[in-house]
Amino acid sequence: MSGSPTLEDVARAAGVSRATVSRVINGVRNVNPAIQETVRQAIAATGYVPNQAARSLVTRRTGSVALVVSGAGVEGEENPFPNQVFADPFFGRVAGGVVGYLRPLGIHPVLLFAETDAARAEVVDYLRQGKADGAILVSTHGEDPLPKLLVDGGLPAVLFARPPEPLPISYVDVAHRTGAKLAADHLVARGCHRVATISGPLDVLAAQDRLAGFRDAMAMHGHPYIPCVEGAFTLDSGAAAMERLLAEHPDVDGVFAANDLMAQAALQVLHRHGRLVPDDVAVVGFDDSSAALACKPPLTTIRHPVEDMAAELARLLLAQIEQPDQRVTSVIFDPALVVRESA
Amino acid sequence: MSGSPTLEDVARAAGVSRATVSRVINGVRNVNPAIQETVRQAIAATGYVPNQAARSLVTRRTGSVALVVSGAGVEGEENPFPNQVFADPFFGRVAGGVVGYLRPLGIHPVLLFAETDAARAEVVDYLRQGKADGAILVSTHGEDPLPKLLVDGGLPAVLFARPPEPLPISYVDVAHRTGAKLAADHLVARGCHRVATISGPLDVLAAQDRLAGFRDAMAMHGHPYIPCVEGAFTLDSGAAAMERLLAEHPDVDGVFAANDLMAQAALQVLHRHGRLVPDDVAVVGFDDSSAALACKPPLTTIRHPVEDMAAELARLLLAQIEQPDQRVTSVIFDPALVVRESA
DNA sequence: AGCGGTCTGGAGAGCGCTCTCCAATATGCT
DNA sequence: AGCATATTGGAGAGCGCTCTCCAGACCGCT
Repeated sequence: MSGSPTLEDVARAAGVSRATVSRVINGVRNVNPAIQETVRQAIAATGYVPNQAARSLVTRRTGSVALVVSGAGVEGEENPFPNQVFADPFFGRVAGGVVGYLRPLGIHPVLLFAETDAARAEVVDYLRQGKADGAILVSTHGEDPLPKLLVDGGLPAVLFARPPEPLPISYVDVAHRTGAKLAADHLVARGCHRVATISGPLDVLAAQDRLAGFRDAMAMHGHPYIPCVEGAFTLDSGAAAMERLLAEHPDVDGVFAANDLMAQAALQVLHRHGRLVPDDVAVVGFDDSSAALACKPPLTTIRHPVEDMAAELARLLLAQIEQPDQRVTSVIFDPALVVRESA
Repeated sequence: MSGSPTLEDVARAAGVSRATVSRVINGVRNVNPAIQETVRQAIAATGYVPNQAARSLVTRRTGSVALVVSGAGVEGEENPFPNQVFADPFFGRVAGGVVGYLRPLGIHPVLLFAETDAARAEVVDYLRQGKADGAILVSTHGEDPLPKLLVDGGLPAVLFARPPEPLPISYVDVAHRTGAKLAADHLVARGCHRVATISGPLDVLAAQDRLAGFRDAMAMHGHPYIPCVEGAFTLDSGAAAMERLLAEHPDVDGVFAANDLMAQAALQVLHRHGRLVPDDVAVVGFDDSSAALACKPPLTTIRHPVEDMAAELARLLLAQIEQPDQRVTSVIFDPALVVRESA
């Protein structure tokens, strides 16, 4: 024969019908053990491997999922591939968690990038063409329109982090308030009395939650008013915020920054002002990103269980593919405090 | 209707046959422009999207390729996902190059990992099942058995770096000798007179080539004998080699290490011995890996055009998929010298 | 006008598989 | 034993698409 063997070939070799071979392969219904054995031998003898396309055509399943890295940016000029996305250990951890869950099931993710509107349309088409059964979305920005596109298209998808607007889509997220509370507890336990915080942009949910969680926890510790300067999750905004904090509250002895990048900036500003960290001022970040380790001194921060979250995301997606009408769910994970040297 | 529209639906809506619609979609043969327009409108009206499985079934093409990260390690215990592979900027650059080339063609790579024998068998099956048309292999070790498995299986595949044993498989590689020559020229131009080198393990082709290239170039500059200590591409081996070099040739004023990791180790050893880099001893590495930038001082090194190489790899693979009987080819890329502070 | 040649659209045969029916056989019960 | 009831294998109908063949229309030429 020229092509690879088909079910028909195996059936002929085993002296049974196609249906029986199919049943043996898919382990569906009862098949006489003796016949099963014959079939297995015929499969081995012919070197048969099922054709995925034919199978997909009838089952309407491909057995593969898309891992989509998406952004909100309309920047979308000639940036065919965001190289730096790989440099980001966050993405590596997500991919690790997803693959860790899917691989034992024989599923391998297809990597898609969606920073531009055109690319987002491609992702939707990709799923509509049945090239993948569903998508795991990791958005780098909050305002990403892709989740809505997928939901509107009735395509199975799950999200890393809660969508800014309510959307009937399952997601996983971290308990931001709990994380902020860990930071507060740690600063208080260290003996900090004059604590301030640098929040993220307050139109972002996570930033709101981290601020609220921090203030609530500090209030519980008897510090009802915590100075806060709003940042933008960037290095520059963090530096500016820290400068202002120092100007307005020169006696500050503890700072909680809503992400590591701003904490890193804070560290630099404190250093410039001759303040020793953690002795004069203790600093806690959030995310446990690569920045946390690069800091001097290494940053005490709040770590997301990213791998676990990613694995759960994969599980949620498969469940939704299995039962499309199931209610959407969200799973919230507790973060952990990672104590390094900055606090 | 329940399911999504099919070719049949579009044909009915346009008042033509399935074949005509198919021809319009695939742009094959001539179709009356008026009819084409009608068909396009019918496609838009029905929201038709071709079903990939049905298409693949008859064309025997999936239009997708596998990007396989493979290792030789039989270590294969419970390491379901090599998280650190993403941390490696080399992989990021490869992925970037591959995606950059494939994405405009509407092809998205499927990520596969193959560190264990079982995983390698899975990769072969993946291709045999027709889940992807071919594989781009990035081996982390030289002794990877996967290339041979794929060649033996008659499956389209291409390789990053020349296989240790001759194998009928296309690959891209970097001109190691040319790179080594760049290093030699630079050291000589700096005025180094007593130059030595730390080679990689000499059972690895790349290590042999780098050493030979370096020696040849130095000979051209009138330095026929260049001391060499064999390392193993690791930090430890690099440190040991540098120690020995210093002991045997205390007056060395220039070192070429066959990769950045060993160069980094050399830098550390030189620092411990109170030698100033680059003033007392100039050091050149190879690879321009992340280590190069992390070094103190930042490492002068030889950079592979990884993205270009990866893109070429993708091109080679598609060509092979298109014409399976074509002769295998190899494309060798010239590296570039990146001058930083260490030399 | 008549003929070979070219161009265009339609009909229909599969691609390899799953899965619903059916028939045939085995099993349980009175 | 005799019937209803599982249990198991086979036959065959598609899944949605591409592509080969064929027929008809149209062209230019002698």
